[in-house]
Amino acid sequence: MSITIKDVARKTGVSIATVSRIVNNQSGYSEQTRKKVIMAIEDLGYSPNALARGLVGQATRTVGVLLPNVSSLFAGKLLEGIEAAAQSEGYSIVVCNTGSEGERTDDYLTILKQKRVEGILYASGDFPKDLGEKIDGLGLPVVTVATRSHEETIPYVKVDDQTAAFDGTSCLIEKGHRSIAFLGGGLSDPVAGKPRFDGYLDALKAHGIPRQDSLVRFGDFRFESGKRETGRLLDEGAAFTALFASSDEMAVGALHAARERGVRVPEELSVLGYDNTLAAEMALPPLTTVEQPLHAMGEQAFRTLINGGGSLTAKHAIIERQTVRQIEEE
Amino acid sequence: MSITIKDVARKTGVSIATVSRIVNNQSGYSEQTRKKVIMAIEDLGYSPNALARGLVGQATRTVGVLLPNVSSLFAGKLLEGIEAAAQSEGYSIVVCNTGSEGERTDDYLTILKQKRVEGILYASGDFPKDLGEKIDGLGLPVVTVATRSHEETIPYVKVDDQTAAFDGTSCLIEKGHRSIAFLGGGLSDPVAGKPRFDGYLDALKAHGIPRQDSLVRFGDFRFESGKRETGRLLDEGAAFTALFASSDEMAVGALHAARERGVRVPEELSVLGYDNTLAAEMALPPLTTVEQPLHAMGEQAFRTLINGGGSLTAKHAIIERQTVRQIEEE
DNA sequence: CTCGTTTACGTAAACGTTTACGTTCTCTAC
DNA sequence: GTAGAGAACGTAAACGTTTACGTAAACGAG
Repeated sequence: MSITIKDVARKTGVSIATVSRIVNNQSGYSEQTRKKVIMAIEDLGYSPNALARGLVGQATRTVGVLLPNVSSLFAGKLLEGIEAAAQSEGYSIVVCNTGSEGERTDDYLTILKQKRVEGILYASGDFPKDLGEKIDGLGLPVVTVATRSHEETIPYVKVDDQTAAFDGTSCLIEKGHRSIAFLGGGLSDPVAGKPRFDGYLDALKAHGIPRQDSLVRFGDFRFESGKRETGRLLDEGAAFTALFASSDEMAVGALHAARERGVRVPEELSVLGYDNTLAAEMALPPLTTVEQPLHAMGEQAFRTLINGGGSLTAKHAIIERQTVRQIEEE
Repeated sequence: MSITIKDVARKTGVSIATVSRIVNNQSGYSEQTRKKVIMAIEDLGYSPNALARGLVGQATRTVGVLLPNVSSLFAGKLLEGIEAAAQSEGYSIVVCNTGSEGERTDDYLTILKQKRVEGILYASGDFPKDLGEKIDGLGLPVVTVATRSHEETIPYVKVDDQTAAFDGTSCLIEKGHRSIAFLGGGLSDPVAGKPRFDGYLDALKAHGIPRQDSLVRFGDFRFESGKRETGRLLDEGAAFTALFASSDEMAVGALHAARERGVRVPEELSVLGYDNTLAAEMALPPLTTVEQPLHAMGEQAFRTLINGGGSLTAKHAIIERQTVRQIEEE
């Protein structure tokens, strides 16, 4: 069928061992035979079979990436970073869309194991309790990106969400806002949900502002839920001058809800996003947001997966654009 | 090291052939031994080695996907569709970010060949001439998505861009617009660039509107270029009441440029996008756009790759939202 | 000249499967 | 009672590599 190392060996009159050595840049052959073999390889169009290689040495040069939703800008950025690092190390990545609830995680885990990937990058929002054991069972290195497991054993690469949310909320407060609504991703999500809410609460407390539970709403990080929840808040006539959203998509949803009701941003309502994806940049007006350096986090995560190493906390930042304004003291 | 079929065979006292038959649901064993073997497999945590499997039978159940820019919403949607179809057929996909100019295409092609993928999905914008030969050299099935090759030999799944652009432009004309600017992706791009421009021109001609070359600009489909080119158009004082953009991102860029200059959309300027990605939905105001059914196209492309079959033309549609308005007859 | 070392190879055993081909046994039909 | 067929296995070759080990020749030192 296809051309094997044997064909090359036969054509050049050397043994397959020698061809293998040449292909792998090892030593033990003369320059003369090297040339002969290289030529034969070109001639025949020989391409080493990675399956056979992987079978004997155990380097498949492949890692699996689990994502809840490949089509989001969030996942895109992360994937881009991961891919870049992988490419530079000669790895390829297989992407697994686990579904928003992680329905297909188990299926993919067994497939990845069968394909003998060298490691797994987990960026699938929530990290369910039982998943830890399953993953341990695989005997594969794992690192989580932009999320973390309950156990301490699995390295993560992420922002300090609580502090980031604290900083974001504080920024709002420092601009004079006192009534700040919160749009979260569900408290059941212990990594992107709870910590951001806690950070928000911390900031209120630190500035002596009483929390108002009527101003907090939860969605699923997506555009639609942001629009819906902000709409409800507005329709209920809740009084707030600023809104902290747990994702850019939700923040843009908030922008839509505000516009539909004639509420002007930032004049009447300040909106702060989270992530700094392209959505923030493309929003109208451009969204002030808490940045997660997703591309860099993806790269880092890949590197720690391959080279080993512990958890890393990426630096967040506040990107000021045009959706937050200073409120005059009264 | 890891647990092999031999371990299972030893533990149950049968031969590896029998274990293999059971694992693969073939016939030739008693129910009794089946149970024994299944139990042993569970006990030991045996997981068949896909590399070895792939080596003997040649089914790797893997396909490669080449994309110019994984992080875009466009790629995301496509990828989502591809992934969904792949998953349902038990395939996994390795994604390859070829870079916006396709710089890394060659590298990836050789890697994919070595890994013995069963086929390649090409969604990398332009399809350079020499690529056809290279791909033929691989001896792998290929299908292009949302793009096509020069030769007729490679099946594609795409929208009829010329007709879609014709329809989009016609829609603008039917709403009373006579001065319509065009934002393209470069005429050198023979698939997404030229045909859309031709469709635009066709529509003008069909309605007896003279073309005005001062109203056509080219970018690279991305947000920034849309913003930049529209800005220039506006700054030059060009007179136009509508703008046809070759991508949603560019259209959103146009929205930004307009807003910065106090030009109101759609009151003073109508804007039409292309793709119908989430960007169109999230834009403010929500973008009227020419839809490409990217998710479905991804699925279809995967299916024709695996099952064989010829080129497919997906149906486009005009999605009316809020950026195009009717102009009153004067 | 001889001995030891290095260079340049070749041989063959693994790696973990699938599968063609045998073999044994049981059962049915006559 | 026997031939024949089918069920239930086992044996071993193949898939395409890498690599430990062996070996012959060349070479340098003494």
